[in-house]
Amino acid sequence: MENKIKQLLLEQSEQLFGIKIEEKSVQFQLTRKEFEGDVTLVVFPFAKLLKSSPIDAANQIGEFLKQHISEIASYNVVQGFLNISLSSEYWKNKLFAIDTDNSFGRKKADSKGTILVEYSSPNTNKPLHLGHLRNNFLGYSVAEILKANGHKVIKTQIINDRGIHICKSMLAWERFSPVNINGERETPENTSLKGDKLVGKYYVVFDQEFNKEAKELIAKWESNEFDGFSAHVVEQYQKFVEAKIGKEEKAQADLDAKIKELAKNETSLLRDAKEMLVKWEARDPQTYLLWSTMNGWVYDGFKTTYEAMGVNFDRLYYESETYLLGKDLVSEGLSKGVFYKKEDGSVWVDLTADGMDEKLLLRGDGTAVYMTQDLGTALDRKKDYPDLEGVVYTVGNEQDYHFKVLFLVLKKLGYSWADKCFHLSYGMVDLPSGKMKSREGTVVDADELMTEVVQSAKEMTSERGHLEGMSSEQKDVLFKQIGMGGLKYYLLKVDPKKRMMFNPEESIELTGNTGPFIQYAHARINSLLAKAGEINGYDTALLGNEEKELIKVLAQYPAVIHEAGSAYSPALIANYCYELVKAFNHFYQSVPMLIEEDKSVRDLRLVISRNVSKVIVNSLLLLGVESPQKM
RNA sequence: GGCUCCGUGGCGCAAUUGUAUAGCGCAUCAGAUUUCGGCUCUGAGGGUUGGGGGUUAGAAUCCCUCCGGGGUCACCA
Repeated sequence: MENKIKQLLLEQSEQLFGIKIEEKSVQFQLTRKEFEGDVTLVVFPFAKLLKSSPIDAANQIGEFLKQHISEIASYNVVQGFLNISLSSEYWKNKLFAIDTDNSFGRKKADSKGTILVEYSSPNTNKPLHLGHLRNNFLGYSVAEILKANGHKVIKTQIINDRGIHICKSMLAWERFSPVNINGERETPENTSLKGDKLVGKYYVVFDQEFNKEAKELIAKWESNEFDGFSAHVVEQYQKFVEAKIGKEEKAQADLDAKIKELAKNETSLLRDAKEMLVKWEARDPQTYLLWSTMNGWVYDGFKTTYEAMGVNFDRLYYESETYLLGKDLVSEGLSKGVFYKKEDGSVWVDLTADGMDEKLLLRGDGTAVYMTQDLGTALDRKKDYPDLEGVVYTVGNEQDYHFKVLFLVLKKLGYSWADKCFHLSYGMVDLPSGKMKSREGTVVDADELMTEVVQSAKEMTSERGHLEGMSSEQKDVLFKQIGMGGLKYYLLKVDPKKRMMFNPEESIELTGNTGPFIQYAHARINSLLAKAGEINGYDTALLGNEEKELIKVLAQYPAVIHEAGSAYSPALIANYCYELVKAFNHFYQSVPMLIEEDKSVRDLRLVISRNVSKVIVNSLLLLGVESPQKM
């Protein structure tokens, strides 16, 4: 309707006002509740052009529109706002259109190119945690939203299965794992630990041992034992020690940290881990076998976690397979003169002209860094999907700078599609008790959290739910739907780029802006419709204000999907869905349905309810949340 | 320090393509519903949108500046 009015105004503007108006000066908004009307045209821009008062302009436009558009029943003017009321006929037709459209709100898949949505992208040295939950739910949801907007979407992840961090776990396992009576080191089978948890355990062991060794080194240095250290290191150390003299406490602490850093680099453990990485890159068979075995454990563990999360992927990329491509790209950049080589053989790009730093692309020893592999992966993807229209990278906001650099480097290399890449950056998830820190053991494990939330859903639902006649399997499915629904909704309702607070108890509350509150409303409509039986026509029903208000909310759904797609924001869907449910609860409270005597009115209300239910189910699906029939 | 993101009632959030009296939930208080699932609904109190300045007919929203917080500035990923 807005478009129709806009079209008419644009076409007729010269005849009406004597001037041509611009498209952007035609602005609409939904009429506020406290005023009469359905859509509102903001007339300030016209008043300026017409050099008349906003009120005169509004009246003039209102009269003109009413004469030319039959669906406009009336209008009123408040200050510079033209409030337009649409006819009952219009709204009833709207309802009919919504009711008969099974894919209401979704755009058909069209000729748009493929969009890759990357999310999760874990390291294979640690189990997934709360932050990964936000990541996975976000990525999955954005992928679904883009599909609903008619895009071809490939869900993908890059698995960081290579690098010094993996070598750390491998080394620690080789060196510190106890050996059982069969002569085996610890495995998921003989410890019954989830694979990702076991490997994560050894990553922690590495860190502990490594810090221990660094401490010992510092102690040695403090008693002037410098055997076996290079002159450069000794010199650095003495420089830091001298600098400490006479400094304030804070400055001294900073210097101590630098000394620690220096010591860490001199540990045998780190040196061995680095050696291992070089061996791995040289495809040393023994190292490669260990690597693939331990990664296999991790993948088995992740698989279980992803299933519990309810997310999936269409295509996987492994860093171990793409990082070499990155090296090729680096050579290409060198020959194009975009990059340059330093004396030690390391390769850099100079971005100072763009207000950024110089950035390392390849180490002096020829091994790849993070940026190398991301460049390679990007290129690989373009090869796999020649119609690639864009890549959405779901990665935490601590990497904002990295992606800025990545996109810029790609552009400098002459890849025009770099412009279509988008970093879906999201903020950290805090707990009521404060920040998550792996060192302090306050990290919330993803598996544990999901189990906990499903357990709470069970306790709550068993106490108050409608579970008669359900088998225990059905009940388990239901508890999972409610618990996970609450968790997903809670993490998705907040604007992605904002840092957010996660309160586990609040997520499965049945009141307020929560997933279960919405699921409950759906279950109630479902039960209402089951009791109602047959629904016939509603042609003769009078459209009351309550009905109209609810149809208006339903009619917004397609616009919400569109906006959520262009803003990559599931939060818009979540908040809309909540608004819809509140509007429905109000409706439900104020008009009778099953006991309404006028059959036509009864059926009109039931048809509205049926569509509210439909939109709830579909919009929750875009968030990856299921809608149980009973709860 | 440079760059960057954020700052909205006690708490958690919405509105950020400028626009009418800044919405909502939790919590608090007062009510409604003997009938469709009371896990609902209605109402009240509570805000100088971090401070200041600017642009505009109009600013939570745009610009400048200051304050506060996060992130980042690694041959980690």
